[in-house]
Amino acid sequence: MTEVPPPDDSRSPTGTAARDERGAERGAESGTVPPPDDELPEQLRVRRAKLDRMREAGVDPYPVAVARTTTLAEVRAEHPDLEPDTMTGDRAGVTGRVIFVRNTGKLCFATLREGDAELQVMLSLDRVGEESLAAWKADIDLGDHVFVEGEVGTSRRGELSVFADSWQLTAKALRPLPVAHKPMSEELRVRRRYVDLIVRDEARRTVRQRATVMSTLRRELVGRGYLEVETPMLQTVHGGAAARPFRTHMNAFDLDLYLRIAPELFLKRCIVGGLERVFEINRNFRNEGVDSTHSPEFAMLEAYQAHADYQVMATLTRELTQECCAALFGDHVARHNDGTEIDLSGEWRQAPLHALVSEAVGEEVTPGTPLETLRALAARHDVGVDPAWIPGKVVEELFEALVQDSLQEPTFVVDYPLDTSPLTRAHRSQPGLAEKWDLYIAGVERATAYSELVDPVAQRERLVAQAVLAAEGDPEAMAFDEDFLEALEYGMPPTGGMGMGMDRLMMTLTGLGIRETILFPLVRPLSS
RNA sequence: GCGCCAUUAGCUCAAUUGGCAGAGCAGCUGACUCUUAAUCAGCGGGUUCGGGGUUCGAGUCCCUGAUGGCGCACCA
Repeated sequence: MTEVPPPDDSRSPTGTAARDERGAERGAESGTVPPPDDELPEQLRVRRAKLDRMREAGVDPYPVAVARTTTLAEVRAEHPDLEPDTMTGDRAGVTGRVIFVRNTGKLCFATLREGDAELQVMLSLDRVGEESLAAWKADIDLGDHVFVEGEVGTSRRGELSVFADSWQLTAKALRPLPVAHKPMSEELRVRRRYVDLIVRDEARRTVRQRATVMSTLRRELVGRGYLEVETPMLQTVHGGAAARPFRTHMNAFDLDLYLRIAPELFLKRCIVGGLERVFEINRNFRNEGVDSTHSPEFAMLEAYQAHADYQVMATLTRELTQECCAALFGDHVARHNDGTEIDLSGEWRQAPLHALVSEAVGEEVTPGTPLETLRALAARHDVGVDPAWIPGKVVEELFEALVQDSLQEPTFVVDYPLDTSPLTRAHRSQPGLAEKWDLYIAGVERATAYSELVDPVAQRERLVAQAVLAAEGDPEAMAFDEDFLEALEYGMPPTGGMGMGMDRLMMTLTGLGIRETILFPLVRPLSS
């Protein structure tokens, strides 16, 4: 795909040198009629030629405003049930993008779209006159924005229409729309989302659904007494998750910085500071693999509540998810476009991690099971194990390989190995475990929560252990955050914390891939 | 990061064994005052992703690069 050279829009008054050069070029170009862009595809040349022709005829193809009196949706709403072949006497000035054209000799039909609304306009020789009708046929292409002013009525076939007395170009499209009734390739949908939004109802619907989910979450959290806060995305030390960060550099301080991998450590500082219930919905950045469930930047909700624990956060997570589902579908069953239904209603099952793994391997696995035994179990079930892994990591690997995919209905997998959960407090009654859950729906992890570790001494020990792992070369080990530890030393009340991927929530509710739930996902640039 | 597959007109896709690169929509010209993806007649439109090679001849085979999809690895 070749990029078109930018049009001459050197409007900067300071760019005199550039303007002079371009002016010389343009002089040569405008000498004869069209030929500036010989290498452009025919259809782009044709539209540019129409643009030039209209300008020469004194028509502004990009007027600052047109006399719109009403929207297409309003016209539809005000005339719901007209009989065929009737005129209302109501006048309307409407605008929209031309998405279908059906021209006959002395009568032209066009379907306009404005947002999600569509309406037909009709231009007849009787009403607009010969010259105006000819100009419409010659100059208007699919994709153009137009203004049409006339009387509201219905065609003989009963189609609600504006019968034009006049029309005006609102904005000329220089590129053709893709075929309306063939699906765009997935790559083109993502690379040119604006085109996807023009031609595909579902693309627009997904944007609205996401906005509905976001506002629902905010409303529900605010209703529960939570404050929305915004914490740093540029961080001097990255923490709060096990992940590889993006690095960047700040010139003013000559300082290397990280894009955050999680807001967790700052939200906990908020709890230390006495903001008893806080949440943040914003982007995290992880410099890792990209696939149909992972994007390098992804939106996350994290919520922290003082004097709560991981069970309180489980209830919160379930209720928030159900409210979002209800906001989209009216009840607690998510309905995907392919017909799949995800039942999110009622209470959600809780299952201890070790119990699930025990069931899968056929013998009891506990936090005390020796590493050698775990390795033997992994080998027996063809699960690859890194020799450097600690016992808890092996158990989690067994879970991911043998259990995870089977967790279709919403399931909180509870009580994880303590040694793989460096920010989680030890279980109040079960040695070797941490008060942590991961929520699985349809076999994919959707959220996680802890009873947060608030003991500053224990937290320091855990982060020291992480620093040792980092020194040994683990690129995902957590950085040592002295300021965070000092914050804990001021005293943090018992706290429950939760994190939920927003893109994954959208995926749960809609069944779409992550690149469809993100409006403009990162794509690799095409080399020139 | 590794492996497999794909990339052809503006868009969606064909092209037999290596033998003249095509269709639909879109575009252009003409006809048509009630169409609904309008219809009818005619006409244009190609760096077959880029680069290199084999061959009398390459969309097709080989090498290499780019981008995408899927799987694996890592992760949420």
